Amino acid sequence: MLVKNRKEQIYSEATKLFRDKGYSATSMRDLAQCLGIEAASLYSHIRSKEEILQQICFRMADEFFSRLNTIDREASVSEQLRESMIIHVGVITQDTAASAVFFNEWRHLGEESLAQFIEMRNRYEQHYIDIFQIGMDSGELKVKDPKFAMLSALSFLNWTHNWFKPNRKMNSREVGELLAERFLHGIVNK
Amino acid sequence: MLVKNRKEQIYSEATKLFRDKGYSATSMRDLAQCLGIEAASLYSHIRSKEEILQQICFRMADEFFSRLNTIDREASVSEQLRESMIIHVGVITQDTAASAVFFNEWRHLGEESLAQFIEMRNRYEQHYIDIFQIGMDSGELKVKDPKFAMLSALSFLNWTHNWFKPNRKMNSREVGELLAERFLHGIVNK
DNA sequence: CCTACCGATCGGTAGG
DNA sequence: CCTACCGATCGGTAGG
Repeated sequence: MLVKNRKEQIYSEATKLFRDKGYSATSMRDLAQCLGIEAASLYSHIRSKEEILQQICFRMADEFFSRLNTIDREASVSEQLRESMIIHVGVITQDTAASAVFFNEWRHLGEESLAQFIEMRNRYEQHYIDIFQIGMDSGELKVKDPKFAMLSALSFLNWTHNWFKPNRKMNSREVGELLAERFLHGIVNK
Repeated sequence: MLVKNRKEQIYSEATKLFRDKGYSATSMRDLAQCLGIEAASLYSHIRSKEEILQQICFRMADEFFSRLNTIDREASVSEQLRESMIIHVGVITQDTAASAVFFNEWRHLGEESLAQFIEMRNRYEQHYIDIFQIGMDSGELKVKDPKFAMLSALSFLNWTHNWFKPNRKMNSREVGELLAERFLHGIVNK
């Protein structure tokens, strides 16, 4: 493990604090104390509290996006869905603290960043809507409303950061495969 | 619709503010302004900011619990699961704003309330764990880890408050039935 | 329900 | 990275 520079240390500690206490309830003095320095000293490394939140949120957004390109566009729609879900879980499990901040604290972004964030989220959600639209048209998937299907799929995955612990019984890919399989084929034996 | 008394008006406006801005970022002056009074005047109706959060969270918790008793204990395990999920969605859709606060802001409860809240949540989750345990033992459900199954089920339902709007295409029971059916039998046609 | 006000804390800056 | 400090705002109280 490389030694993090101060800026990365700040982001890392802030991520944990924002997850545990929320963005608004975390003060710059809390953060400084975690690092053993004075609050004022933080400002030689970062410009503002909000800049930290921006970094956390947009790094996560970039992760979610960049992995989408690895999906095989030739595969069946249910296989594309399965792989999308596994990838999505993979991003979450890679950094559950940053994921928690990403999902819970994005609304505290400033006006400009907030608009950009929502625009990115819409584009990401469209990836799923497209898959469900194709699956609905071909009859491969039981879908009436592609947007509703997208929301149910993502909500199914977006709780993962709350309980996933690495080095447990399941690794990240196994969790993703299990969740995707359950979403595709249900929980009832037949 | 009955006219709410001032106390209920305060809870109602606070619920919307806590949902939109979060508990910590909502000031008593914000809340007072919504009601057209001074911040100090709030304290003739309520004792503290935290008391408001407690009311919102524990009212929701009580709703979730009281509905559990309506479930038919003689039904098959998958039918008990289906009905539990429909009921759960029903509680969420009945007040999506209070649900959002319940799910996102409970961690800002004080030490004592927080412990009580977590204890209640654990008991509620146990209801689902029991169902999945029985379904696993009988082979009726594809479950390896009842706790993991419980988490996947609740996470599937607990996003509902973010998008459900009453008087739309689907009513509350239809949404619950659709989600339960998808969780039980999956999205892939066979 | 109001005016007046409390001590504490907030994010952030100046200057070294 | 520190000391010293800023104006703004916080939850809440006293007294009417």
